[in-house]
Amino acid sequence: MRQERDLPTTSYAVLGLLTFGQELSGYELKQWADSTLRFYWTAPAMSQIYTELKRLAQRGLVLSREVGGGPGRTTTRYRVSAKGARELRRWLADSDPGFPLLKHPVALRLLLGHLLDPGQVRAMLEAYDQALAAQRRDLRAVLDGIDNDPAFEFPAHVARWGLSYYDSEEAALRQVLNALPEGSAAQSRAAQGTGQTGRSSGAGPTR
Amino acid sequence: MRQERDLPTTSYAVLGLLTFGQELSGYELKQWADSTLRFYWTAPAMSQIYTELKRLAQRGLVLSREVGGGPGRTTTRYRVSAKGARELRRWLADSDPGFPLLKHPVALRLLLGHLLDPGQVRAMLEAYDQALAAQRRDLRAVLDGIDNDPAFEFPAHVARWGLSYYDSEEAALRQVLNALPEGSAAQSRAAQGTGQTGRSSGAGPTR
DNA sequence: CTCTACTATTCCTAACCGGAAGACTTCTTC
DNA sequence: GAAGAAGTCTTCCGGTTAGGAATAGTAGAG
Repeated sequence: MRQERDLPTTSYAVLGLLTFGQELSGYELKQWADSTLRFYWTAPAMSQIYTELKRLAQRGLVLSREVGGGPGRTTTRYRVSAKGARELRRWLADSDPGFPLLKHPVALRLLLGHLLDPGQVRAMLEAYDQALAAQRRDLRAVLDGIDNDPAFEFPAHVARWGLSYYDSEEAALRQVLNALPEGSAAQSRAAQGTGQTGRSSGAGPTR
Repeated sequence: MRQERDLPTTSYAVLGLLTFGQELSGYELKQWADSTLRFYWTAPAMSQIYTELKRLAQRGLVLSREVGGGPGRTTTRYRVSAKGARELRRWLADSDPGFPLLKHPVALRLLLGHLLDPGQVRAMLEAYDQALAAQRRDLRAVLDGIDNDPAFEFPAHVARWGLSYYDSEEAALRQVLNALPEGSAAQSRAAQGTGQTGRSSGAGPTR
């Protein structure tokens, strides 16, 4: 009758979040996930978080407690149980992590670049560049908040890892932009461009 | 009565695959996806591929043809229709790509490093290093197969992008490994190790 | 001639997302 | 201090996606 199979990774992710702060509500958990987990996993949907919490509670991996804030208001807060901590350690030690999964909509579209004109491709890549910078800032802010705090040593490692990823994306993006034909104007006429271009052309985005 | 909403991205990915080769069966499509799409998107499950093909056919975005290989055996092959090509272009031009989604089980586990001992963390990261190298080889092989072929200019860009991603992962991994306390043996005693270590220590896994 | 591997497709279940909805609380703003 | 906006907290629903098992024919290996 024992449950042999592992829970989905997201369950353990939620459980893992509870090993930092203590006693979080589903709502707070979602905030946390949105601001940290999303950079290298998914930030699960609200509904998912609550579903996971219910399941974890059912298996005794988390303990819940009703906290009344007002008369008609009760918030349920969760914390890891001893059993939960054990199970989490077991999972970390035993299970095969598997390879990262990247869903990269920009790369996917670039793959189909032959269906677009060069200007459109360029525009798309530059928009991604913007989004990347914004995301990088967010993660930087997270890191600044936890850096040098020994309690968050590992989260800090992960955040730095993430930043280096964004840097590499940035660099790769530039590579592709440089390899692409000019802009919206010249496209089939390769002759002139290849000679002296290189870095200088792509450096100063017009907008 | 018109369908206004975009199909899911995976539909377009499948449709996009059909703009390279022509007339593929679901099975072949899966092979293709496994060897190329998986690097920056998901390789959809078999069932998913067939589901997508049915939907695409229903909307007239692909055309199908029954090919008999034997008496009790018919293979359905698909190709893009003119409408499909139009729709794909429209989608590429109109829709917002959104930001990449990374599901990184190793980073997730590293985040919870405080629950493991240093040796385990190290082992995990080194295993990932191996997997990364293997993956890199696979992608390298794909690129070698299409590089310099003008028909696959864009896939080649994407493949190079992917390679640079793996390189950056490799580098980030080393960073983390260097920042981590020694191995299974010495962990709190930082003094001696930092001097001459670097590459040599972790290089030869025992098994 | 049997076994294994490959081709080809379908079915079922669980995971997961996203939005809507409902209800209460605290903060603004006039 | 009343009205409304914004934030907290949770549930429900429908649709999409993932992944494995089941089925079945075909082709080659020994």
